[in-house]
Amino acid sequence: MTTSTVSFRYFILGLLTQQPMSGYDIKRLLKGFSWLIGSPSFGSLYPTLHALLKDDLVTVEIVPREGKPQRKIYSITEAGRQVLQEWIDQPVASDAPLKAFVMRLILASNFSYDGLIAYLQQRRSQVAAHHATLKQIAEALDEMDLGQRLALGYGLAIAATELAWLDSTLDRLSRPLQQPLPMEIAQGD
Amino acid sequence: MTTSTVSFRYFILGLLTQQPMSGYDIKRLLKGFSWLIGSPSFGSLYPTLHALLKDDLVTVEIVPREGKPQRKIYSITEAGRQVLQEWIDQPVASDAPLKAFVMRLILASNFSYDGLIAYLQQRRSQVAAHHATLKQIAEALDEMDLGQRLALGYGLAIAATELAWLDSTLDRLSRPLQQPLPMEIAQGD
DNA sequence: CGAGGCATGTAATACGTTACATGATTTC
DNA sequence: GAAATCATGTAACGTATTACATGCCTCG
Repeated sequence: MTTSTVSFRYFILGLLTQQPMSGYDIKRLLKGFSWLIGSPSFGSLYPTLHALLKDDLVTVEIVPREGKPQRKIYSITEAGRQVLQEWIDQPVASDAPLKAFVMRLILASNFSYDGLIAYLQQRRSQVAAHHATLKQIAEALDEMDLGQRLALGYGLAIAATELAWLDSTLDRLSRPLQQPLPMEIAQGD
Repeated sequence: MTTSTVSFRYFILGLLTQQPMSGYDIKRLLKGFSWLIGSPSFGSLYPTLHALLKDDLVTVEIVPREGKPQRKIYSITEAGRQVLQEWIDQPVASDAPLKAFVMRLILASNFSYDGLIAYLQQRRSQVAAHHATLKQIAEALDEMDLGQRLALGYGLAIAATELAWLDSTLDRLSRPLQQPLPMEIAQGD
């Protein structure tokens, strides 16, 4: 079935594995990544949370605060974790947009070390294949207009960068002892 | 108003400025960029074409072919060009997803040389600002989980690449004589 | 002779945005 | 005292996906 875009529903659910959060917290967190994955509006964020609650994938705790608006802190349930795991395990379409990758990247690391490595390796082979395809298209160019050629060049640059990033990241993750970045992963799942 | 995502409607309309095409042609063309911008399904592509036709932004020519399915070739009208120009001229939100940039990149070059340069320069300043923001977030890290840190590193790598690409592209476009890539642009609009 | 590409389309449904509505607190 | 941030939510609308439906041709 190769899920990919399947919306913010599971992504939001996945963010709650890190820590319980309110809708507002989620929005703020996602703002930093809006460039890559976009950030849902409150008009879709809150209803999504309500739907997850109705399906018993999350629970709420209402926190009233003096002099400040109340907050509704959502936590993922066991059922939620199971559903999420099933979603994570589904293969990603090879031509899925970049945003699908970043979304899963953020989630995958919260599940298992092996899963993360496997995911990055899978992505590496997909991007490598994609890069090769773009190169092929670029070679058979001509009769292509400027816009397409520019976009093609851009795509190649991005793909090359992603390959380099994947290699260095996989390298850093596989020997986590001397490097500063990966810490909590050293303890595994 | 800062349009950005505003859908495939204008993007498809813009593709027709390159040359008249059928829905199937558009889909095939977009497949190569699906990684970056996604590709609309036929279920939205054909209705979009019908809507553009109804609004007199495009015209159709039905081309029957012996032994093969007929084709419906769409061409943009003068009204279509005007509407498109208005859309192109609208500013893009600074946190608009990457896909919005690539879409406009493909279109912008079909309009005017100056417009393209201006667009790339505007993008450059936006990405530079974004890159700075990410760096700031990265500095104030800790308490950030692995997934977010990875995504942040990835975002920084992509942003840096895009900056480099924008610089070299702007450089190549501003002196188009000795380089092979930009040819038809030398004649300007 | 079946799979996949060519080529078009419709209907049901899911997903998401914009605009609206409320209300207190902090910052300029 | 106006604007931005915090914090939640609903309703109307637009946009896209999936699944369905059709039919011929080509390649293995």
